[in-house]
Parts: sequence; C-alpha cells; structure tokens
Amino acid sequence: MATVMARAQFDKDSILDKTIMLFWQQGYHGTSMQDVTASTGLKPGSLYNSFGNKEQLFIASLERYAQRSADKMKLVMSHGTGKGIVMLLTDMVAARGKKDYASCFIIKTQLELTSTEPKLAKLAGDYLSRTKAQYKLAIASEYGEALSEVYATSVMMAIFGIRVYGYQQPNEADVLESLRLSLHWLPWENH
Amino acid sequence: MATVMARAQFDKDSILDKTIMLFWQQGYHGTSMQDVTASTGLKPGSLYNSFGNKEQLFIASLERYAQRSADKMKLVMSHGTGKGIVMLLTDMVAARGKKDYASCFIIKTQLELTSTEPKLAKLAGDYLSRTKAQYKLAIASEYGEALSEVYATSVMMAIFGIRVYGYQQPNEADVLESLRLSLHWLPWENH
DNA sequence: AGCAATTTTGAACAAACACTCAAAAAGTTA
DNA sequence: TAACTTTTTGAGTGTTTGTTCAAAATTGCT
Repeated sequence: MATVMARAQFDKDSILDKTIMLFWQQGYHGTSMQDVTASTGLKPGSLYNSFGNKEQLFIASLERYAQRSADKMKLVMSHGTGKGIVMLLTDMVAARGKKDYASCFIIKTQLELTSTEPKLAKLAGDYLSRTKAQYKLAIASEYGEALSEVYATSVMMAIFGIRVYGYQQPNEADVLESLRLSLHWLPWENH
Repeated sequence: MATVMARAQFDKDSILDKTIMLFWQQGYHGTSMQDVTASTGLKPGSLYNSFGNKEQLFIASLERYAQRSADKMKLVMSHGTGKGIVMLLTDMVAARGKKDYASCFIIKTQLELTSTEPKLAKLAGDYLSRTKAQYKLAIASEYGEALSEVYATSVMMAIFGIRVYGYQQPNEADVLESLRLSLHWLPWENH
C-alpha cells in the first residue's frame, strides 16, 4: 500500500491558535464558522476537511488552550509549590489590566455551555477538576495532607475570583492585598 | 383625549420570570426567540409588541433579576453587615448543590457578552460595581473606612469563586472552611 | 512526466435565525 | 350596542447559520 498523499498547505496548530482567540473572546454560540473562515483565511471545505465540524473544532481549541495552561502551571510550580502559586496568581492579577481581557477560556466555557452543550461543558469541568487535583497534590507535599484539600479549594476559588473580577478593572494593589489576606499561608513577598 | 384601550392578556412580569430562566441558563446567544415563544406560549407578534426585540427583552430580564438580587441583599444585610454577608455567602454555597445550577445571571452575562454585546456586558458590569459599592459602604460602618475597600474586594472575589466553583460540585464543608479561612474577619458561627 | 492520492475551492443547501405586518379578536368607554 | 383602540395571530420576510460536494488544483512517488 503506497503512502501517496498531498500535504496540507497550512499549519493546524496556527489555525487553532486563531480559533482559540475567537472562541475564547466570543464564546461558542457567539462565534460562527464564517467568523472562523474570515479569521483564518481557510475556505469552508478546507476547514471541515481538517477539523470535522464546529464542535470538534471547539474541542481541539479547548484542548490546546488547556494543554498550554497545564504546561505553564507545571513549569512555574517547579520553583516550589508556594512560590509557584504566588507567581501564578500574581500573573493572573496582572493579566486583568490588558485590553481585550477575556478571563479564562475554560472557565468561560463551563459557564456558557453547561446547559446547551453539556458535552463541551463537561470537558471544561474535567480540566478544572484536574487542575485542582494538581494543586492539591503539590500543596500536600509542602503543607501536609491534612490541609491540602481546603487549601486547594481556596486557590481554585481565588483563581475564579481573579478571573471574573478582572472585568471590573479594580485596583491591582487592592486585589493583591485581598489575596494576601485570604491566602495568608502562601509565601507572599514583603512589601 | 379618551383613554380607550384593550389590556394585555398576560402578565409582563411572569413572562419575564420565564425569560430570565432561559437567558440565565442558556445565555444570550444560546437562547433563540423561538425558545422564548415556546417557553412563554406567546406568539412572535405579541412578544415583539410587548418587549421590542431580543436585546430589549434581555435587558428587561437582567434588570428584573438584578433588582431581586439587590432586594435580597438589602433585606439580609439589615441583620447587620457581618452577619448578613455570612448569611448571603452561606446561601450561595448551598445553592451550588441544586440541580440545574446556573451560577449567577449577571456574572454569566459579563463573561459571555463583553466581546460580542458590549452594551449588555456593560449593564452587567455596572450592576456588579454597584453591588461592590454597597458592600463597601456597609463594611465601612462596621469595620472602619480603612479596611472597607480591601474587605469589599475580598467579598466580591469570594462570591465569584463560589458561583464558578459551584459547577464542580465540591464538598460543601470544604468550601465553607475555605471561606472561613479567607474571610477570617467575618462573624462565622462556631462549629 | 505521469499517476494516484489528498487537499482546496466556492457555489450551493436546508435549517434556524430575528423580526414583520395585515387581518382578526378582544377590551374599554359611552 | 356601537365606536374606538389595543392586542393577538401566524404565516411570511430576508438573513445568517452550519455544512456539503463535485470539480479543480496540488502534492508525493515512481
């Protein structure tokens, strides 16, 4: 069986990076496949030939985004659990100021699609569960098993708080001070 | 000028209560006007004659929801600021367990529509700002002006955390314990 | 160069969308 | 009851939606 085939003329990953931005900012129902063809330059036929349909394209986008988040978390946490969490939270607080701020793609998916696209929402929920499990594991090794569940819960809730509160453009120092108060067990830098 | 007119055969508010449920659960883009006619029993003509268009119907729904939230907050806080906040947060944690849990309509609106329907997202953002301002005012009178900004920020972030984390169906006791730790200055009941 | 497989094209599709409107029905006053 | 106004009806508007497909172009291999 000869392996004779023509290669695609575009890079799937760079297409996904563009659809991530669309779905992330506009949501699943708020993004049309024509938005996608306009943004990527792909014709409908190529798009469907490569990615199947809208749902599968969304799943591929979400997976790529989640993988990147997980990679970043792993990298930062290698500096130590407490220090790593402080760095991650600080980064999230800083991201809030940027223009076109769009919270977190996974969180937005969970909120938007729980009722209308439960299959996609479950995907998002699973990513969030896995993230929490990773935090718990890391926290357990540095702060002990007993506290790890409640501490991991606190971290997750703090992340959700930051990501949603970001839209309000609150004072950065106030948010950081609030986090310092809430997560007093983390090794915040003295200021 | 004689006031001669036929009265509507339905109650606007009870129609709005039904559209609130639709928009709240499915979002703006995820809800079609046909969903609305199916759910309310109204024919398209009646619907448009009474509420204008989809955007205006959504605004009316959001306003009614926000008014109810504000009323409840005012009522509960009349028992005292600290006690009131504890009661509100405890209620939110309890709501998380119910089936068809759908976070908070206002928060979901902010996340879904910031990019595609900025006018509607701004409405939601304004409600959240007003809510925070009320918390700050109440906190200032019981805990002092100096702490009120950071404490109010903490409360808002805790609310966002609870409302999003609710989808994960976490252990209720863990969430409450995490809140007790984070908002240690509130008068939590001993347990 | 020539063949076979894949990819690209873009016009076209049915379904769903937000919304309209002329005619019929119903309500209010006199 | 009659006159007047508003409301209800539901088929129908044009547009946008997600998706398809036969034909053309491109690619890899011999």
